[in-house]
Amino acid sequence: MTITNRGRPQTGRPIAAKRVITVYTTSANVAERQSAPPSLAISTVIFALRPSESSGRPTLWLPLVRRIREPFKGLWALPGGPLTHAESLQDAASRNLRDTTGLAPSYLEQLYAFGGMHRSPTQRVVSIVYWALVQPTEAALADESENVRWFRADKLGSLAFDHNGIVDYALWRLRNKLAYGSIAYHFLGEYFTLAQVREVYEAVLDTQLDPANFRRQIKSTPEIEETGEYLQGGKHRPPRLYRFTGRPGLDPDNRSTS
Amino acid sequence: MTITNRGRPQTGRPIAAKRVITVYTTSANVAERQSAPPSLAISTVIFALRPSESSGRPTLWLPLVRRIREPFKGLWALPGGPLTHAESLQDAASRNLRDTTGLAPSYLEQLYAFGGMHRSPTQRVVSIVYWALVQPTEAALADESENVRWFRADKLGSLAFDHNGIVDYALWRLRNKLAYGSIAYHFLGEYFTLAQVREVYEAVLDTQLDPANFRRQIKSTPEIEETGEYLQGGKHRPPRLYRFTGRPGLDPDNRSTS
DNA sequence: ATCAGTTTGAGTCAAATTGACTATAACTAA
DNA sequence: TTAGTTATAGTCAATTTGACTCAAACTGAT
Repeated sequence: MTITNRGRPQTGRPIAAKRVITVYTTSANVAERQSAPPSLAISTVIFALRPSESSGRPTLWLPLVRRIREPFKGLWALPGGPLTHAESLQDAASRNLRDTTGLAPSYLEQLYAFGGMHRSPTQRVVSIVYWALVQPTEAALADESENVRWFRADKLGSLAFDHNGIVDYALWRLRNKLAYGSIAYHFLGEYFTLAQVREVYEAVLDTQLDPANFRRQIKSTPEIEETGEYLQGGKHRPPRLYRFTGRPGLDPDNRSTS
Repeated sequence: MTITNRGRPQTGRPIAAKRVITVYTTSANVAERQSAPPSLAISTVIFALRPSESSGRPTLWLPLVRRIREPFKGLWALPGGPLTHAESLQDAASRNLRDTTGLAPSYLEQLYAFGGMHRSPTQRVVSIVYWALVQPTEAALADESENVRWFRADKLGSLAFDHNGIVDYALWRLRNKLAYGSIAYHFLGEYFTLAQVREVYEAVLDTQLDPANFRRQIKSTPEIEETGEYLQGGKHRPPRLYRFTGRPGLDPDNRSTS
């Protein structure tokens, strides 16, 4: 599927974000750092659509947690935690996501394993990062507190560790996957209008799309099923409701269980 | 870019390969296994084109190493090893590849982090797997020995651990990336003919492609540069040589160094 | 009840792309 | 010199795309 825009220019490849990060050093010296085994952590980039404060149109948001200890104490960071022994990588991501934000994602996929040597000033840590999509009904129920808050994906400040770069990469992957095909529907509920699908594309790609051409292209994909129902209660002509019948891709780490 | 075939059907999504694997148990019990920290390993799937023994046409091959200790002693496995402390993930993959096969890849990208709980019968091990492409000149120099051998990618036996599934996934990613755009050239040298590019596509996708239409599509991509030179010494009309001018994608774990 | 305003949804049309195919050029081997 | 083979250009109908028009269906204000 090819979706064309008629608005602002698109960001193509991964954005090489150069940021200045203040490094808080601790008492750990280089020798200690090199002898300790690299620790394994799981983090998650969670995307949801929420109405923009200004325009009211749906935009991309993600929840972050405030760090309550060094390093980077006080800064915002991706939700994450260590890998425990009785769970698979994906289960760990899923559990962590639930523990920190109360969210249950409708889509969860591995993003990348980040293992650069100076990601954390105190020790070598390898993070296996997942990315998730949650539906708006879910997202509205998410716990928010002093230490958990939603941010617009295009208005994050300086995050802890290399998390700005991770979010940039996750955004690139999201846009890629969207252009590729069947990911947009995981932002929506079971039933949706074609205009809602278009709003997902417009929010993620940050462009305006021609409604008529967009609907023609979406309707030509076999994974979209027309229901007999209409969305009532709107201000204008009631739009028909559709359903997504495709299956999300398998986790290559879990092939034997399928 | 869209490349159409006129031959055998294509494999679309990841192949869910179910295989029976004999598990060699050791003296380590469940308690020991759960208390030990998950160990981190790096493995690599290395692809190269080599002439088929039967037809002589280029086909996909990959080098495997024989396991010399339990578990899976005697079986073939992907080259790999532990992650040492002074190197990034990609450096570890690159070094490991050189150590075990003597190869220097022209392309190296992270494939996936595999961390299922029962991948190894003795301990929990998380493998960060890379995939690499090497040029035929390089591949010809690769060390081969009793314990390192090249196999046709479509004729592997039963491999150690979950390595059959990993190779299947790597193949899927390779075919995907090929259809997407600018990966084929890393199988070739600096100069190449359009027929050689077509042979790469035919070998990887396992189809026959129309030479005329293929050349039209390849020539329409901006990353291909026509050189003034021709490949001499062939049996027929000397084909023009081309050059690839695109850059491979950045490693998201190394953005700050670019 | 009627009309203005807005969104849904179908359709038109020229331009661009694709897939199947033909034809000629340029070389080698016999 | 000729037959065989590959390289390369080009033709043409079918399909897809991008820009656009227009009727249908609803709400809210007059």
